[in-house]
Amino acid sequence: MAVDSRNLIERVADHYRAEISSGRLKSGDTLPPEQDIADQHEVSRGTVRQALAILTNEGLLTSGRGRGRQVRSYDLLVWEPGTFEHKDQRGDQPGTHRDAWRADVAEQGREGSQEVEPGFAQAPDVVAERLGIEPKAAVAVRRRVRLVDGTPYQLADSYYPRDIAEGTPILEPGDVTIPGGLMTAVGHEQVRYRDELRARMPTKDEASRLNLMAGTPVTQHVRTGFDKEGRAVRVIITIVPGDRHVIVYDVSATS
Amino acid sequence: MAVDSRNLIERVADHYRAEISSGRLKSGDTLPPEQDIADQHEVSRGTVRQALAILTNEGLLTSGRGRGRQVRSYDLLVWEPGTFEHKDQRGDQPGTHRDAWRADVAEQGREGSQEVEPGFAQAPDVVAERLGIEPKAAVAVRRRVRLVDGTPYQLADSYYPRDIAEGTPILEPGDVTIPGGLMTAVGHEQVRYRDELRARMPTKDEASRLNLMAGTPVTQHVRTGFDKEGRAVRVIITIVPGDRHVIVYDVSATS
DNA sequence: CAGTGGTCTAGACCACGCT
DNA sequence: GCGTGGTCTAGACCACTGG
Repeated sequence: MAVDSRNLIERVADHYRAEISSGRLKSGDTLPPEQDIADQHEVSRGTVRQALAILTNEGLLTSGRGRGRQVRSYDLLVWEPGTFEHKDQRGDQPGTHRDAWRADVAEQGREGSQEVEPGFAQAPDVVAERLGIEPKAAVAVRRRVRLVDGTPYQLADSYYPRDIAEGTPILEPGDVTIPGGLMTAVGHEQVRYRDELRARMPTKDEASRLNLMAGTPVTQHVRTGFDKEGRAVRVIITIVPGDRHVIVYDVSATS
Repeated sequence: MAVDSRNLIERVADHYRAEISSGRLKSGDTLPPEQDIADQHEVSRGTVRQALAILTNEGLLTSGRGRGRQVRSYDLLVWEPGTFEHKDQRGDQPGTHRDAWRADVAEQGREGSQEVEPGFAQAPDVVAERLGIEPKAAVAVRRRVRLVDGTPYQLADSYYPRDIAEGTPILEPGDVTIPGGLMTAVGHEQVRYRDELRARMPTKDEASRLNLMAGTPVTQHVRTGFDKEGRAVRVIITIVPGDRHVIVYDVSATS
């Protein structure tokens, strides 16, 4: 008689997980209505909802009032934060300035853009630690939302110590690109970066700014830039949604 | 009268989110029982459970029958896949072999170990693509579970083309370390790696093997190693839980 | 053994997307 | 307007953890 020891929720969840991983349900396919599933499995609708909530949080399903539930599909853009080829100068028409983001995205057949919002702020703890300043000290910030074909793909906030930012183009609004590199122009050429990456769930704010669905984690990418003297001159915190990006590093195996 | 437009679930969720972010509830603190919260907010227990489920999936709370709910705390180990200092030879007692993982973890005051399980398998699509072989072709695999103080911290599966693995120590069981590097010993010294990282939710299997709580995403780290001739000779897929690891890359800004 | 969270039901009404 | 998923309730019983 081999009784199924799992509970009803797991039984329904496993059923649809198997349907998806076996390919019987493909990306974009719509699931039956909750009530039909409940009837088929002889459970209440609440039980079905809990089962499907599990799969939604695993990133397997979409949700949405009135729309039904679909098997989720992903298409991923490559983001290569460790490669520097002065992309901003490649393929430029005279008088046209393309920044690295725009060029990077264009290379993959899509159209990138940025919304920039400069200003001052109190340094968050992560930033203060890395810049070696007091927590909550005033710093210059450039908050960017990076878009692809008009939809947000990343949040990227750059933090600069006050003394470095003062009187420079760092605080200029809009999507400025300085040929040769902004930090170099400002007298603090960066010779080394330290990148720290961690997967976590988005905050409520991040989720709404990036339009993230339930079950979408992000990579928090913290880049600290150092100049020749070894001083930390900039921290960039980038929030990279897992359903839109693969992050690529090329590593040479010099042992 | 400013009516609160949010629904009851969001109201309760926001309340406890604020308690946590403001520090009124600190890491490890226990929340009131569901029934008390329901009474205080004059909602049903089901509503409270949905609110707290949201916070759990955001990684803010623990759950657990009989235990109550606590504010979740994180302590993170640094993992630096892009640095090669022959750590396996540093600080060694004669006759003691320490692999890179063990040394890496020891440096941070903890004790690392590995469980290795070699064998053959059909190449998953990701692996086949990167090794340039047919999908489902036979490949050699070394499946590793990497532990810290006895608890699993990473899953790392290495895939080798058959012709490279045949008759080599690659297929030897146990935690072997080859001084100078296994791939070099086998005649395929790697000169370059390509690392691809992506945040996603764990599969059910990964979650149970790594003992992950709800609301814990992972980074899927895919490393492809190339030899002097530019041939892809190894693919390592590492599953890195977001609640246990920060991944670090040092990048030199040679433009 | 008391108290906690987990499972499950039945039913009601609402909000949104489509067509 | 129909059909979908989202919100919400009230109540019952179970399973685990801790003292």
